[in-house]
Amino acid sequence: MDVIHSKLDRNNYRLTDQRKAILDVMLENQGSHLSAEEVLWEAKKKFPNIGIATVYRTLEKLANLDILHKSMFEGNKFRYELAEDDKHHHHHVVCLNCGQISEVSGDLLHELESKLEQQGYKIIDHELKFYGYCPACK
Amino acid sequence: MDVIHSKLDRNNYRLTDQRKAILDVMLENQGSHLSAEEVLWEAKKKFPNIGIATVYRTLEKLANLDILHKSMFEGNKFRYELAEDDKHHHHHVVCLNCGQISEVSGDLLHELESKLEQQGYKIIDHELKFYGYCPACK
DNA sequence: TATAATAATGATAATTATTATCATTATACA
DNA sequence: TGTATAATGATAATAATTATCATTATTATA
Ligand SMILES: [Mn+2]
Ligand SMILES: [Mn+2]
Ligand SMILES: [Zn+2]
Ligand SMILES: [Zn+2]
Repeated sequence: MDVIHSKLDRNNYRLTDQRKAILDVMLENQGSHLSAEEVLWEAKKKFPNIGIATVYRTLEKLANLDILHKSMFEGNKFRYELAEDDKHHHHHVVCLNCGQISEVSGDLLHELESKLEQQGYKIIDHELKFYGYCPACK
Repeated sequence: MDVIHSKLDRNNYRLTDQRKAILDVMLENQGSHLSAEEVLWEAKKKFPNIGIATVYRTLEKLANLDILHKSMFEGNKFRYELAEDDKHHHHHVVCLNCGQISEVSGDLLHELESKLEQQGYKIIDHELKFYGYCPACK
């Protein structure tokens, strides 16, 4: 939270009421992956006149600052969640039956990444999704 | 190729000239990741009257049969490539500078997957993308 | 073979998420 | 205070994908 504010400051990013509302929505919904429209409706509770364009603009900006993480699971729309630490995000398991998305903490990709770096790549980030069935659906 | 045909048969999937054209395009472009529109233009060389709707329908169907693999890298459009073996695909490295996409063969996710299966999940597939810089851009 | 049922196609309309435009409003700061 | 700049919201534009529907091709059947 302090980290976020200083990061915004560093990028001369004005913390308007609208942006505050959006950030609060994201902070209050850690663990879920919200679409722009879902963010809009939640933010409207805090700032009724907020428009969808502002939501898109803010989400995009926050994602570029790595304050949010942007990803897509099903349904051709991007979803956003608060990014815990800088880069190197957690992984996701997508249930092919109920659509539930679970978080996976462990990393375990270092081995692959260092192999790639030996081949001359510079790896900045990764995105890993598992598809299968959650315990309830299996 | 034989595998593909028998898979199509098994699903009573008529191999029309249009579908043959699309399949040929995919077979001739292994290693690259084509968008629906790119497939359309290539397929038009083989069957000039083919329409975009047929391309979308066919790509979708082939992806459902795991003959093609559908993924998105940059640019909000899906891309398709021939799926080598059944499920469990190779990984991708996306260069943040030039956009080049390289293939990564090794798997290395078994450890994570078995950990998840111990927790009650049934893992069918995974999708792993690395973001960073390719040797040329680094 | 002739005919009926079904599947596939292509043109194009509709949908949907996202981005661009632009006039208005808010904020910073000289 | 006045002026430059940034942010906003309404809405138009864009672009990928999906739906619709009349037409055509294929298969099954009498
Ligand atoms: Mn998550
Ligand atoms: Mn590939
Ligand atoms: Zn489930
Ligand atoms: Zn590169």
